[in-house]
Amino acid sequence: MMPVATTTKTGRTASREMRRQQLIDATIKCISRKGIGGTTLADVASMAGLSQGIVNLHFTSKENLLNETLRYLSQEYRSRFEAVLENSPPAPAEKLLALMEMDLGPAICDRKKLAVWFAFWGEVKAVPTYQKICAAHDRAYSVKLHELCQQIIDEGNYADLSATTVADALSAMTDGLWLSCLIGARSFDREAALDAVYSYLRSVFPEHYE
Amino acid sequence: MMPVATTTKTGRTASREMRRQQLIDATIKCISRKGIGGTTLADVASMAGLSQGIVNLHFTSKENLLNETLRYLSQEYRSRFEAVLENSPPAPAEKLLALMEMDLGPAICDRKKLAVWFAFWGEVKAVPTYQKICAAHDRAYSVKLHELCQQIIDEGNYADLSATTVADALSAMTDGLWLSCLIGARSFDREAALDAVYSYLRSVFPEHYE
DNA sequence: AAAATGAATGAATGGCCATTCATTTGATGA
DNA sequence: TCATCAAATGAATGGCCATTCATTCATTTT
Repeated sequence: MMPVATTTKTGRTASREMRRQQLIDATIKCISRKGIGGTTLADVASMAGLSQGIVNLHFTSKENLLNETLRYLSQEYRSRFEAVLENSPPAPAEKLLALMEMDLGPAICDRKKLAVWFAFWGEVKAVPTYQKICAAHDRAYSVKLHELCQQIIDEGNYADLSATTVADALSAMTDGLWLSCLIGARSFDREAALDAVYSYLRSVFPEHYE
Repeated sequence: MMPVATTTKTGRTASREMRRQQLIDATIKCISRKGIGGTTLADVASMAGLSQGIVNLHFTSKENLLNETLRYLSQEYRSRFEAVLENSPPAPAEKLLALMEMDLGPAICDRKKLAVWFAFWGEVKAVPTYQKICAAHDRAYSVKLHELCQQIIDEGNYADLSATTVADALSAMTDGLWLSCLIGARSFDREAALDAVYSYLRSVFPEHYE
């Protein structure tokens, strides 16, 4: 019988896709603990509970594994992002707020996951592939933010406000708050971070966020 | 004769301090091109125009060289920072603006230099020493920002504004704008970045930034 | 000018790690 | 039950790179 695309087999012979995902997950864990420079293929394999050569078997090279890991992170973020857009109330102000809350929520604004993003960002200038993936990722995000900001501006009395400027400021703010989550002691305060965003939203869009 | 602390000798025998600085400069250049993972001690030595063993001679180990490089970056930033505070008009609103302009000015918001900062941030979670240095650096910065924001709040009618919140938002915004400078194509627009900051300042401190 | 001192060199060493591949293992179908 | 095949293993290989150190070189002292 033809095997289905997404099998659920486990054990010695899992489906090709499962193995790849398992290895990507292991890679993420390793990077979050030891950084990109510190993770070896042996680390990844053992984190996945598999043997030495396994990464080369499924990804050909370490370089490729890292590229695919970054792609996965980007794609995973995009899924969450789109889910939030779909599941939040239709008003653009509500959607925007929901996105900000997602960005600073525990699923995303988490030291372990951020460590991995920053590890890749740290090599962006040195590795053109990372640069391309990250640039595409950011563009998609900021286009959507811009769209929402424009809708809010059109709804209210914000004639002299530029959607681009506000969208830039918002996305810069979340990125920067992520950095302080990563760097600050474990004392990082999600509430305080959200306050920073709320305060900005309230002051630029007073009609919408009261 | 007793040699003076800061000699200006060059050539085969430069003063100890000069050599160290020369090697730190070379390290910064290498990291900005090839990332931390990609720079070898041989690279650093040859970038400095010196020989193989030179880094170990002056810094004992690669680890130590990297720590000292990060310390230097932090200290260099702090000097600029303090110079700006001294040389700007005394009003806190002016000083705050001058700082933001410094952060987004060409000396600091430059892809090459930012690549190095991000390279270290990318390893913060994996290397405790980087974490300590960065945390101290950030704390110093945000204390000063907080102070300025508090003074502005006290001067104006901003009773219900929290200095902490505004300071957090501002420093997050500059960090985030740095990331987009690093990741975005060469099209990064310093003007647009400053606009994002201005727009925020105008909306939280309308009395001061009109 | 000779000796002493400290800086710099670069070849040699050893360890780590990505990658390879001959072999083993388990599943599938006849 | 056996044959076939893909998946997985893990020992072996080779390259890269941090570190060491005996030697060379320049400067200072006597």
